[in-house]
Amino acid sequence: MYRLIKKDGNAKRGEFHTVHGVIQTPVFMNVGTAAAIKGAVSTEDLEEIGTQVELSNTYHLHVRPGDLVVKQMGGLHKFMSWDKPILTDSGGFQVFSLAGLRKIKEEGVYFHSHVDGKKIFMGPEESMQIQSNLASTIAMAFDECAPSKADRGYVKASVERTTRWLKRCKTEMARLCELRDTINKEQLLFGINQGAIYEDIRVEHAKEIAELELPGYAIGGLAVGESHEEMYHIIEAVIPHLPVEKPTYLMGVGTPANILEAVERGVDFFDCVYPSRNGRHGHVYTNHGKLNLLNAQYELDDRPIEEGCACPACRRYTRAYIRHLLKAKEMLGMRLCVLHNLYFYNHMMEEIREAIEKGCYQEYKKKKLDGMNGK
RNA sequence: GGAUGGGUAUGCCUAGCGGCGAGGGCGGCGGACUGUAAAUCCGUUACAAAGAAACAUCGCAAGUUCGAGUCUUGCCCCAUCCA
Repeated sequence: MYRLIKKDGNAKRGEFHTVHGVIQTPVFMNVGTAAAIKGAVSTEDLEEIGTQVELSNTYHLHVRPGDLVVKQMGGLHKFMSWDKPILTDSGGFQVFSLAGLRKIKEEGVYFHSHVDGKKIFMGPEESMQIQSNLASTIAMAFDECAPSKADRGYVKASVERTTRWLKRCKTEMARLCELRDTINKEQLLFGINQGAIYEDIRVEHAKEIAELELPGYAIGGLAVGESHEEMYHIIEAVIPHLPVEKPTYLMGVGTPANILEAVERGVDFFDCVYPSRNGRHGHVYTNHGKLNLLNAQYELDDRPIEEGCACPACRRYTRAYIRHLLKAKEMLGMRLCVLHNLYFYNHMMEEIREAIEKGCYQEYKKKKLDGMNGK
């Protein structure tokens, strides 16, 4: 499973062994919610830009095309022609993002489909069943991602329910892995820590879920409205209570700076829609800060997005051309920006792993941050 | 020469049918986005004004009216059709 190769301060360099191959950590998982990274990015592209783990979503794939369709097509790996690890998020984030379309009960969550309004019930068992049908490498526990500004009483009750749900997830996942027609009998379940910005609730919850001896743990419910300082503080508070010999996954985070800070605090897995969404919106990451290629200043810029970058966009195209494509709403413009951003993230993780191995993570991080801040 | 339809803001197109210091779209410029209801959303896009004060040649001019982008008349321009 997880093998810790080296520690540099609290930063961890590790390997996570799965039935779909080894994940080198720290890792950034590339988000393809509906079994595709938005922006016309193909599975072949993922191979080219150094993707290790593809991430898809339980709720969205259940709504469309339906997890039973995916199961009949042989599971998500066959369906999207990707043989490396896949992590499926449980639908817990949709409890947050689709707050206006759902009702939470002890047994689970009643959603109204965002596509056609159809009633959808998803509890811990349903989420596990769907993820088992999808046959992802790693399944996430069904949790409630509460808003960071939720009051203490609400958060406490929510976290207690999320703990009860986690136990139900574990039982159901064990049952599903035993079934004869289950595609991935080695499917791994990660638990999720919650507690908004209340340190004591977070810590108590972390201790509780750590006792369940799951193959990995996530910190959820961050980067949903709180400040960076609050987020970093919670990470520091929680990590000592999660097993160091298991991977820690900071869900939905974040900016390159967020990742650099979190790695320093001991986080192994990341995912975020930023590189893909920002790419579609013409914002691209470089070692000298973020550019908005739609800005007029790039109209006649004949440089690549980033000098020396080996991504498919930078190897061949200028900022001026990509800006033109974006302005003209040519799909290629978005695609090139998304490819560049994902490459930037994946490549940064490679640098991070190398720096930890060399024991110079601090220097690497400082240099990287200074560069991105234009120093 | 005749017929018909039009000319709305120092980018383009358009709403308007007597209370308009004129609504919308496109384009332009800028911003936001953190386990994706997002190729989305928001702001801005004549001049002046930080406010009881300031009136944009709504093609131009004259008129009717308390009041005109809106009604009348004349003129100019554009488009299409007919000679």
